[in-house]
Amino acid sequence: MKEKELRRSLAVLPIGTVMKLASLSARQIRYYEEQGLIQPERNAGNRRMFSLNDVDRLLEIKDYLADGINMAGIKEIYAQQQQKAAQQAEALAQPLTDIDVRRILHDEFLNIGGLKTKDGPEYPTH
Amino acid sequence: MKEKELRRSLAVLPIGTVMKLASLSARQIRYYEEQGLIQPERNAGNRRMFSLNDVDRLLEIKDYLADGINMAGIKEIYAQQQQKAAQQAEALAQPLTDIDVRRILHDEFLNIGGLKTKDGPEYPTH
DNA sequence: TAAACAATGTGATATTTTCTTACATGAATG
DNA sequence: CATTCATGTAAGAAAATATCACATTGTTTA
Repeated sequence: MKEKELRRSLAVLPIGTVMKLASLSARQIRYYEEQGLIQPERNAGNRRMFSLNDVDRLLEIKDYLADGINMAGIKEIYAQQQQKAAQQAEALAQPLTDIDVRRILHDEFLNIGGLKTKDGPEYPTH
Repeated sequence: MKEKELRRSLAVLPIGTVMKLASLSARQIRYYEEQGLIQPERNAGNRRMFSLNDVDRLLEIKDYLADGINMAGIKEIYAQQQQKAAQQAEALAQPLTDIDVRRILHDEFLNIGGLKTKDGPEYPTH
């Protein structure tokens, strides 16, 4: 459902609303933004505008903090999530060609013998 | 789905957001409220706060106006809709008892012969 | 046709909300 | 014990919104 995701990512909420929805102070919300955990948009007057997804993430952050995880930990969690998502996106965007598959299989066989060099093979692979 | 309806009726949007979402001026939105077509909530500082349902209704109003229907007409439309909804709510709240059903059936049979009096039967129906 | 009405624009002024920046603070941590 | 982390708080500026009044432009109506 693409339209739903679009609606959830629409930046339509001012910080006052988000404070109530997430039960967080403005200071906390701005601090989490400063730490890169959320990226609310800005309107023409420089006011932060949040989406429902932002609210969800803030609630998540709150849970993590309640569980004793600190900013660094939460950052790492989101960094890994993003990395995984990026990999999946890449896989979807550029499915392997036959040539890729053949080269990968070739390299796998080479690696079996523990012969792999740090900079990659010094010989032509095909 | 009860939760969805709840979310759509949450008053979380300031008028500036609603102006963009519905492509209406603040003057228009306030005027439609003055006419009783919408009833946005107010926050602690007297600012109007709108729900997604409010936005939907504003878009509807816009369509009606574009179709040449004036305020009075739109008011009437919503009055009738509300009346119908009230009836349905009442019907749901007080489902028919067996006795109701028997009386209704009884009356139906009476009506078949075209014998029904204007003020209803003058005789006991059960 | 003049007057009235309907729907909206515009301007003034007050209040509320949000912004940034800076400093304060208690708890955890090395 | 000195730092760092996460948050509170205060000040001053800028933006958003409120109400109220008057203006404008079509459309009815007497």
